[in-house]
Amino acid sequence: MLQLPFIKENKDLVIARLAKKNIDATAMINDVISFDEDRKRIQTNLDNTLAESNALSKEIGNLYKSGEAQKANLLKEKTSQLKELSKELSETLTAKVEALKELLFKIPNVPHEIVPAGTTEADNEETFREGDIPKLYDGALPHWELAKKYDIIDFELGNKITGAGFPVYKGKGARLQRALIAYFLDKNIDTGYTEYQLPHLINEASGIGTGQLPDKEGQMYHVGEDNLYLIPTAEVPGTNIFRDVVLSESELPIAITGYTPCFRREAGSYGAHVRGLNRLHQFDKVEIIRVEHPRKSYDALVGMVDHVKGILQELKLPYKILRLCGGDTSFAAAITYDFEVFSTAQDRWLEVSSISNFETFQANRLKLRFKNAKGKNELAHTLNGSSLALPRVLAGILENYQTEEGIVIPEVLQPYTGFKIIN
RNA sequence: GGAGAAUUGGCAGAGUGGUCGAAUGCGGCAGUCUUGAAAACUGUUGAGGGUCACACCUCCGGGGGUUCGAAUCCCUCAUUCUCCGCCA
Repeated sequence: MLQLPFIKENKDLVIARLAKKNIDATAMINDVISFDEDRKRIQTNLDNTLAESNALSKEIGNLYKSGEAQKANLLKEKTSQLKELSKELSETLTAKVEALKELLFKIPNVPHEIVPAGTTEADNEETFREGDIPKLYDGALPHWELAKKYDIIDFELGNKITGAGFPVYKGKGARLQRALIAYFLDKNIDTGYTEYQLPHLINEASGIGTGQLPDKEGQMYHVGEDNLYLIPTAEVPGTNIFRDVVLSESELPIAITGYTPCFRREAGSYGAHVRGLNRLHQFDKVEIIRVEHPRKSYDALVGMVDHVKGILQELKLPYKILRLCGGDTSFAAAITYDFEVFSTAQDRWLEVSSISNFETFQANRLKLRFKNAKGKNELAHTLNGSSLALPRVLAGILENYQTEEGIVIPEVLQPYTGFKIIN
């Protein structure tokens, strides 16, 4: 949620920047400003009514004490009138505040100035590329064929137990999953992140805090009976640790990491591009989350990108980094860098990580603040990224590391898997 | 799931109908002392709205009610603790 004072002071800038996300926000921004003016007017009115009523109450108390009950009773009549008026006013006020809030919830974050304009992934800007694309033997297979050939992932079994998009990992496949999780966590911990084990279900307030609710309700699995949601990413429970929290400045920066399964309904997306591990309803991910001082968040973003680079370098996977264009940048993000690994057998790039700076957008919803040097509460910046999401990394490994003898395990993973080849 | 107790400022913790946005302690900030720091002492210190600044308004877990007036009484929900039940 954007900050109201920021919108008021930077109206034109906000509209211009949101145009990069292909949104004409003129009407919404004008409404926000006029709603707020209405709100202020009603509030003043209500405040004055309450002030009068408070003063009368005090007077009545004093009159009773001095034994002048008759005079007091006279005043009581007046307060009941004021009470009715204030009730009306406060109802009007609540309605206005709700309308304003609803509107603010609908306005996406303003993209950073270096975010390129654009509508589709074709407009994303490649900022870095590294790693050699391997030459595979004749008859190299896509990962879903490899999974079957070596019996390490069973998609049909998942269909039977749950449905499409819930694969079953078996034997060395399961062990490789566990190895990747442990390896990613260790890398993150070595860089200063503290490991957390987080709930896999979240309540409504948490969904609102990070922006999944109310807008993207349909993307999460919902447990109706208890009104809880299955997490679509560890970002949600991880960032909500800091909901309604006032930190001291010395506690910053905060860096946490956690492994969780992620659940996404991904309604309506079927076809060739979602085959195998490319898109799932349940997948594993190790997330990194940072809470930063506003002045330092962009340095932190660079640090996160470098960190993920280091992991992909160690895994020796060819990858590129994209600065997402406005149209591809998510609702809550001010800027996002995507990492894509080249999947040789599919001859396409697969997104394995997405690192974003949300600036104060989430913090404003969360009421995540810190006491600044002046002793005032100030919204912190939040950032997060995948470090890393498993399925597509796994797809990349299976496809790029395949040989006629079997799938060779990247060297850095071997201490974690306990084997060197899947055959 | 059943019974009882509790939920107050960054933290701990008083406060049972008006003088309470709220004692006290810790922490934070500023100062005195000190070469500097610590200790000690002094002052200051909740959040949001509103205002040029005041005034003023709201907030004592969430929501609702009683009352001229609620942190304080009532209802309800959530959470925590104790006891019982169930259980990996």
